[in-house]
Amino acid sequence: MKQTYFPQEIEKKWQKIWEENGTFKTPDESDKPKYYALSMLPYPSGKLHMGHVRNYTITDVIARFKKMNGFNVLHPMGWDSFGLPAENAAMKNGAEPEKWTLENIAYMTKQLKMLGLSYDWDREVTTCLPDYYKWTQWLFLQLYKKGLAYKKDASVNWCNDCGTVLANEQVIDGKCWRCDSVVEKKYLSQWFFKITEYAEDLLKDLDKLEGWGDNVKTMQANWIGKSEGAIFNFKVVENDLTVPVYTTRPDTVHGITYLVVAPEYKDIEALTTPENKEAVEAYRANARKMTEIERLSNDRVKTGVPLGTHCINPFTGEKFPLWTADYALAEYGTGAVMAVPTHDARDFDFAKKYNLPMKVVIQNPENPSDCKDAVYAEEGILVNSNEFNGMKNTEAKKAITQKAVDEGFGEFKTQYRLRDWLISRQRYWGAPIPVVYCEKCGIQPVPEEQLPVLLPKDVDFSVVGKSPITTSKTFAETTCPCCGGKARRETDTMDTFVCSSWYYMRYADAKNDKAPFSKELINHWLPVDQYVGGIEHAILHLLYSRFFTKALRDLGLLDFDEPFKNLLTQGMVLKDGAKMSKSKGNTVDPDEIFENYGADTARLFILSDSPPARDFDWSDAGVEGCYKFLNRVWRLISSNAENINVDYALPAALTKENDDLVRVVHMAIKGITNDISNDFQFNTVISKYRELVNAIYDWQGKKPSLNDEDKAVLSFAIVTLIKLMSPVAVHLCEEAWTELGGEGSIHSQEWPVWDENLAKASSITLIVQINGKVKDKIEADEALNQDELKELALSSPKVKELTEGKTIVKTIVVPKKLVNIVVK
RNA sequence: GCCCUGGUGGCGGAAUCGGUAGACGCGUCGGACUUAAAAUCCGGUUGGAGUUAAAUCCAGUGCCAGUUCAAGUCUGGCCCAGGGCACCA
Repeated sequence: MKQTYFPQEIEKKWQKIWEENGTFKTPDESDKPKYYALSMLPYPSGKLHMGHVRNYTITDVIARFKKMNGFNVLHPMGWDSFGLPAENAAMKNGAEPEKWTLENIAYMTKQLKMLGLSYDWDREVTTCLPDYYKWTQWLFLQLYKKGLAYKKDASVNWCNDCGTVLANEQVIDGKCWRCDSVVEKKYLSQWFFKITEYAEDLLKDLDKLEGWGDNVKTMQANWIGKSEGAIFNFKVVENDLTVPVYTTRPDTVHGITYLVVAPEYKDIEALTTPENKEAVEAYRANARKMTEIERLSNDRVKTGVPLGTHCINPFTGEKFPLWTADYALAEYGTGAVMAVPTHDARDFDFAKKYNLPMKVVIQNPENPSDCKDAVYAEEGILVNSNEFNGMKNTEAKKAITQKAVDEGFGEFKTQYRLRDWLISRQRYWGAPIPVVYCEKCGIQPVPEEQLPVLLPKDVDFSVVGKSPITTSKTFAETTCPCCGGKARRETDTMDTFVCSSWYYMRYADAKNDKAPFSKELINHWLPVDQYVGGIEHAILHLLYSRFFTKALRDLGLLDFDEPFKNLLTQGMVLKDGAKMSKSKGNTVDPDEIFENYGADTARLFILSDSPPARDFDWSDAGVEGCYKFLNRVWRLISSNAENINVDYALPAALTKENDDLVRVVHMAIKGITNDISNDFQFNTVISKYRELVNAIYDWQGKKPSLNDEDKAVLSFAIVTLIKLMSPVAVHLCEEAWTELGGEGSIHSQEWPVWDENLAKASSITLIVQINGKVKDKIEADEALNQDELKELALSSPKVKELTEGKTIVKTIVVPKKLVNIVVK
């Protein structure tokens, strides 16, 4: 064995051998239990960044650990390879999106292999290739047939820079998730997936996801935004219309003093009197001009104009005016709000500004409020509410809604904030939506046997203001599958999030050309046992994937409810306290690290300093430190190579020193196994590697020469160290294992087991406290009973001195650990 | 405003059940080896008091209370940072 550690040399060598031997291929059939470890698939932007390195290393270590622990592990990789950057590159340098994308994939694949990741590349999934997007289109058709995919005219989010519409989830603070430009509203006909159909299911099943963090679950719950309340219908005095409102506060219905409809409310023109028409029109025109950001801005003063018409409150018979104001949102509830200024902060502000009347209907009996200066939004007792007076408001909600139901002017209503998922995009580089439009037959799905609908090649990427796909002379023109007449093909493509909503299913059966996956294989491999990825997908990708799983379950394609059993959201990789980014110029190129230190150092370092869920601060000194440690490990093994036998036999009786080292090894096995099993605390795993290495060096320092017993103990320690480190330092451990004469790959060995009796020190350190403060430490035999420990503590000279002249009130003995003497 | 997460040395971070606070590492200081440097090895490193040096003592896990023989850990009330949601009726 070489005395010097040459990572680049051994890494290249083993990567080649693993590939040739198919070391990491996963058979579908095995007598071992299955385990599915998955990283979120990357967008092939060009090069790996440190966030990728962190993500994939974490999952790789998990996969290898599970394999050594007797699981048949599925650990695949693929490419989320549709998307706008490829198209932008085409516009900029004329490269074809497909060529650009596949070149990036080739380069990044090389990098992934250099990292020594244990993927089964036979299962690779590339979402932009026809053998994959054919099935994305097929799934679209199944959703369409089930009524879960539909087209409608709607007010949608439009990003001008990207030249396309966006889903609600892709609008962050009124800006585009990708390019950060301000999003506008447009009224267009677009394709949607009916995710709202699953709102309750998606919310309720969050409870099943015990292996998900609360942060992600609450983010999803907030996004779904369930609220329970009532709909009341108010008759308009001036005509035959009724205005329905949604409220979560039916208990305040007797306090209505006016009603607000959104400027986009469908009946607003019919609700406006001729005298008010001009002012209302002006107000609505102004609202249209405003961006979402301006309109939703928090510190904006509320504005509105009266419509001139009135409604009757069926509970009181009172007449109240209708207004329009942009604090009512067209998209939520019914687009109209009943206003109770005394018990709602927004209504209060508005009423104050326009001098609208106020009526108190809920009181705290101990501390009545007149609501002149402040809103009363707490619980209380109803007043001014006819037969409901004196009722608790929490009870009145139900009673009042029930009255409306009984008398036919209202109903109980559950409302969600979640909107349907807008999936069509006016871009080229995506999976074409497989429908055609026929003048006679209307919307027609493309027959399944005609899939895939291939992307055209004859497109001009230099066009502005429309999708490049529309420049194709061959694509749009087609025939109707129903009547055979002339028809026009849909030119919109699907949101890339559609492609990534089911890729993890395809890995189970990646080469199937008859179906997206067989039912048998998907039910075998899924759900994913451990999913690892960034928190930025907490809502978008994870919510969409959950929806897909439920929809495909209801289509009979699979038999589980949730796709990802356990989710680990890894923190960001920072440098100098800021997120690594090109614009800040604080990125670190993985290639340079591989070249200078090797992949094992990169893997070790990226896991070493922080627990996976927390942000990780990159430091060059830290990399250096990990490299030194691997050198230290290498020296330990190589300098002892001739004294190590992988088939060691430990004698039953050992000298004290050897027994102590054996115990340290057992403690390391136990500690490391528990740390990995418990939330993948790799940072403490690595500190335990270091402790073990330090202990072996210390032991060796006391041995000028080694006898047979020493050699057996050293072999046990070193072989165990190599096995424990093998999921992280994958190349170094493989090389060492082979050099020491180990059979097969280290990565196919069984994980070491510890003996509970040996995984602790041979004696205990008794902590002696006086009044809860540590005063002495005594080496003691662990067999001592409580009385003996007490005796031992009291016999300590230190204790005698400190208790002199004082009364011992009480003595607490914690077995094998501690004695606390309470004195006065 | 609501929700989630977190707050421990100069820094990253450890600390199964309430039981030695600061593991391991980075940095730094001192030493060994060397003509010298690198590499390597050994030792110190929470703050304060104390001593030639030690021993030793006091304080200390965001703040204030509480429970307990004993609190980083449990309870109540706050403060701060990061993230998410938000005129959602």
